[in-house]
Amino acid sequence: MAKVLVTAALPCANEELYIGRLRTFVTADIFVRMRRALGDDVLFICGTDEHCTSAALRASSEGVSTLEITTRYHDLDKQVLARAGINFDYFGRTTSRVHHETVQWFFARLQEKGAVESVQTEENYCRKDKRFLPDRYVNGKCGFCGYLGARGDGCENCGRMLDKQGLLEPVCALCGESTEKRPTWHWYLRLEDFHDRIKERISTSEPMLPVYGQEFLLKQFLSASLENFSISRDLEWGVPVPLAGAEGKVFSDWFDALIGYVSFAKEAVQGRSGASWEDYWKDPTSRIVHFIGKGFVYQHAIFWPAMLLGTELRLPNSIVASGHANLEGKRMSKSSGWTILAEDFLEQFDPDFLRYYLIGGASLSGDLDFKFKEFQERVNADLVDTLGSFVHRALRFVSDKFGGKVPTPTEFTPEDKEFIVRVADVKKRVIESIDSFEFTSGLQAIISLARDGNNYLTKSAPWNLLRSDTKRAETVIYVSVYLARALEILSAPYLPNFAEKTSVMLGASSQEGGYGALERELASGSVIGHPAPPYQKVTEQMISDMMLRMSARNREEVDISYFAKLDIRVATIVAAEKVTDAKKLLRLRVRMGKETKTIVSGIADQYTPADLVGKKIVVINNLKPSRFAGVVSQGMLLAAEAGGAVSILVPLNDIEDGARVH
RNA sequence: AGCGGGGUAGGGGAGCCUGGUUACCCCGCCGGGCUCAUAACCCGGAGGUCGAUGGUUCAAAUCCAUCCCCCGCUACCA
Repeated sequence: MAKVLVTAALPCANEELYIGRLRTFVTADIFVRMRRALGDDVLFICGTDEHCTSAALRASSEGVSTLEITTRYHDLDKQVLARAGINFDYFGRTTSRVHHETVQWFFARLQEKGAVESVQTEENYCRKDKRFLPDRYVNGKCGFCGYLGARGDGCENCGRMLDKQGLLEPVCALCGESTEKRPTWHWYLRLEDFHDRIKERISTSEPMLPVYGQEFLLKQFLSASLENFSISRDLEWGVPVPLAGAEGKVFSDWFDALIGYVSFAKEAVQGRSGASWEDYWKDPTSRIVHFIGKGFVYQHAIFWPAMLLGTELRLPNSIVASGHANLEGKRMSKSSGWTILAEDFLEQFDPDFLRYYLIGGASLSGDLDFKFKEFQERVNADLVDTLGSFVHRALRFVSDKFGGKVPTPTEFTPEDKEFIVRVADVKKRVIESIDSFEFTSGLQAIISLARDGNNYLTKSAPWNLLRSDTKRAETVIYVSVYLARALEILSAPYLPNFAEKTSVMLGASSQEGGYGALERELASGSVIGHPAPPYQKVTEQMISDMMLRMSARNREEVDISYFAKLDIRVATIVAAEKVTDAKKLLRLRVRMGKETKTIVSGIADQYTPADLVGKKIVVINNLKPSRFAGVVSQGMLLAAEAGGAVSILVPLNDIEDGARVH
């Protein structure tokens, strides 16, 4: 059985995961699930990088210990990833003892081999806080674009990396005092010593980076000489440099976090009999696959292999880099609030929906542009109306017309038999697609198969056959259930939630897992579970709820001109009625002076029409019109909400309709 | 600037490496069908000078050259 180690890039334990970041985890998870279905012995590991300076900074600004911060985010990230269906064997922490020891072991090995050296440097120092200020501990002005909020490691405004020369007017991030340069010394990894070996390895071996390719690495990184890389910092928080005279120095979290791939493997196999981390990191027959975001290509393709060569561990076979995600055409950015937290998203939508959208859209290497409208359309059309609908149609028929028992087929037509071939074909496509880290075509082939299933059902019309040719009807439904089971098995890596639900509906007959079940005959007479649609549609209401969650997270400061864009007015409700076919929606007619408008509001569970008619309320007048359950809303009333309780805002004194609020 | 990726019907994608019958798929639009199914499902139709120009070839979205436009990366943005 092939041993495979799969890793996903370690999230830094200081902030919530957003949906774009999940691309890396979702692709890794799909790969893992598929290889397991083929029978591989896969170890899938990840964990939080807890030594990042941003976590330590947040801790000092919140006045708590750094471990408290990283514990909080470790737990949160772990929970969010589980909710997204990411099936890690082990999700560790770089603050663990095993990890610290492993990092120190790496350093000792590198030192033994002469791969590291200490170098005199000058670093920013804060006289007031009596400390050095590495990376994000220093703020200043970006030397490229002049942005004032630049940090020691880069400028968020223009996206450029900054070094000591690139950051102007540096100040301490803790106290705001200006800094001075002080001499110190640091350990550097002698990257240049590994140049030839890395280059040779990349030129001759299978491509490590399937997305960008060998050419990219060779030209982009290896055509010029490599600069040595500093691996220590003057900080309290981190893995200590285990040498006399190196007190107060820790390893850079870049150095430390990469080693998590080794230490988490150690921790993951602890207590497993006959398993060792060396099975993965020393055995040349095993396979190592790293899934990363495209920002970390250099670290994984150059820096990490140098560290592995220096310690005589094996190099990874593949590094899979996924593109970033934009939101409605604009780069997601946490500081401006233009981002969707995975936590919020998964509370609102089925995890399969996110997985589907993240994979099915753009190619993996390209950036994905998340668009709500597109998300809604694609998920509804492909997952709900095609895939979910077919399975539901087939099983519902069994339940309603055959007493919940899979009927016995009599004679298969050539068309029936063709489905067997189609299934084998789709299986091949899925495996090839995932194995080549392309992902999309396999998923499309599955949806396509479901589409053919719908076509088959419609054309065969078993509901008519029931009256004319029962035997044929039984065969058609048998074939349809066979297809439903095939869809369950084939989609499992991509859409685990769908597969799980379908499996239960099928009576969990295919529980044994793996692709072997496709080969087995579907048992006639087996009893299926209660059929229900596997997915609920994405509605307008869900989308606007999601947007509200987003804005509720947004703590961005705005100036008065931003506020002035909103035309907020007092209005009188002149009519109110429930919107048919919608549980929560009320259609209101509101009068603002001369003008009367229709507003749809999701408050029907809190207020009846009679509560509202004649009341004065506050309305955003210049909101873009939006359609809810078929009714166009031309504005939005203001209401407060807390833990499910809702209260509409009203003017305290009587004031005329159309009065401007500011 | 260098290096990568891309520009294909209203929108989103595939095809290009290994040139060749009416350029494929999804959404949207128009028309029809069905009623098992979450107003779902199925069929048909309209819509494209395949970024521009030039070249190679019997034949180019596909190969070559030049140009225009977009996007990303550029080394410690964990």
